[in-house]
Amino acid sequence: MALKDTKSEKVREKRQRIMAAAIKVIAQHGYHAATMSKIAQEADVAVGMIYGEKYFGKNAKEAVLLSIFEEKMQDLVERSRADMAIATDPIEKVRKFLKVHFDHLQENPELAQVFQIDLRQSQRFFRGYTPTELFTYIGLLGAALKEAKQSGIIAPDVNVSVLQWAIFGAVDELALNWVMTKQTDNVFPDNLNSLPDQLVRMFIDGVRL
Amino acid sequence: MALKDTKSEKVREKRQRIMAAAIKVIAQHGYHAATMSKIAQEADVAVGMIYGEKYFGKNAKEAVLLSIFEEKMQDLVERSRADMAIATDPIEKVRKFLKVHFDHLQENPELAQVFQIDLRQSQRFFRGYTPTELFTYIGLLGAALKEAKQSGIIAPDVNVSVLQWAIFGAVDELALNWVMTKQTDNVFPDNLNSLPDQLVRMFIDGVRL
DNA sequence: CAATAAAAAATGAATGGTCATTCATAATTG
DNA sequence: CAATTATGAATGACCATTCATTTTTTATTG
Repeated sequence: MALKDTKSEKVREKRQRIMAAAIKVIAQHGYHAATMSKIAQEADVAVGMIYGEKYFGKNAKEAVLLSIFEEKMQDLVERSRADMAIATDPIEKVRKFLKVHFDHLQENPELAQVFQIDLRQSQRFFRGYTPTELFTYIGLLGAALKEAKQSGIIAPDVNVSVLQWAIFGAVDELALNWVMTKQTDNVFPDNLNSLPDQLVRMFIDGVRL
Repeated sequence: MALKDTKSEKVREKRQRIMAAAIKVIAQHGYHAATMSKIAQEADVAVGMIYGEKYFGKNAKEAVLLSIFEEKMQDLVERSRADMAIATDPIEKVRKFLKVHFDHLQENPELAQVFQIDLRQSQRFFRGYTPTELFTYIGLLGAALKEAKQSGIIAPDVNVSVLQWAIFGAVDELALNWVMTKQTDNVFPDNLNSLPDQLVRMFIDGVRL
């Protein structure tokens, strides 16, 4: 109905505002210092509303953080899927995956901070929570690698599961380094743009002369 | 003097007891649920003592966690140095580094849990704390890679800084997977013993046929 | 070597500060 | 004018931390 839909629209829009505000406040102050009041203020809603059944209910603080994760991972999955689909060569798909990942970080520095640092301070994230969207995301990488294996591009004795997690780990650690040293000098002169090629080179071709 | 040394001995021994108790309690209940009282009880000391100047002083809870990290990383650095020194071939040094790392995890499952999961829930770990020992540790890997580059074993255009962090990231992610799925079935049928060879293969030789 | 006193170390019940969360009240919607 | 939704001051639970008291160690003395 028009009624329910209109309401849902409003609710959706406010949920978005709350999440956007949370990203901003958490990125700035860190998860623990980011009080629900600050988030509410930034989102221009009352604190209590965030706890409403229509919004984040019980354990709202954690729920907001995990909702950000799920929502943004869904976006990333969609974008990666679309970009990977353009390539036909499996290795190019892997390269695209990496490119989308690092582009996404650079385009959303506050989100990057939240993902690399603050998400891990959540109680639930590691204990009793299954990051379904993350598994879907890494599955995209795994599918491309599997395809490469089946096409005979990569060796048949390579364990694709291990490889997909190894690549993701490398990506995630480089992302963390980037977030933590954006102010200081470091491994990344200007940006992350060269990393996809470097990683494909390392993992697929190897660094041996 | 014998006097001061005896005292220091006692203090050192109790600090150790506290840290060991903390590892046990934190691994079991998680960082937040691990109360100082539980840790004190497990260590068989009074809570207040942990806050004494001789022990962990102000912010003792965080101090205990970071002390565990520093102490154990020092052990790991020593062990890696020793084992890597045996090898002459730089690539074998890398393999040894990986072997020591995964062996260490398997030998200390509770510590592994604390390192992979709980350490990251600490406020300070990511904000305003420099993990010197971690940098030293990763520097060992970097040194071996640099040596490999200078000996012409790996290509001269490879960025060793990126490579060392990529390898560490892969290692750390696989460690996390192992810790999180020890109860369930997963990528690691029995143990982590095959990972050093798999990773050397991936990073150094590449997986391409 | 006791005996005693002073200093140091250990103890754990009580405290206090911090927000996440609640809910009585107000505003808005239909 | 119900019913629904929003508000934000007040609440209360939690647990790291403190510190008055007790116990142990060390120093002093006859």
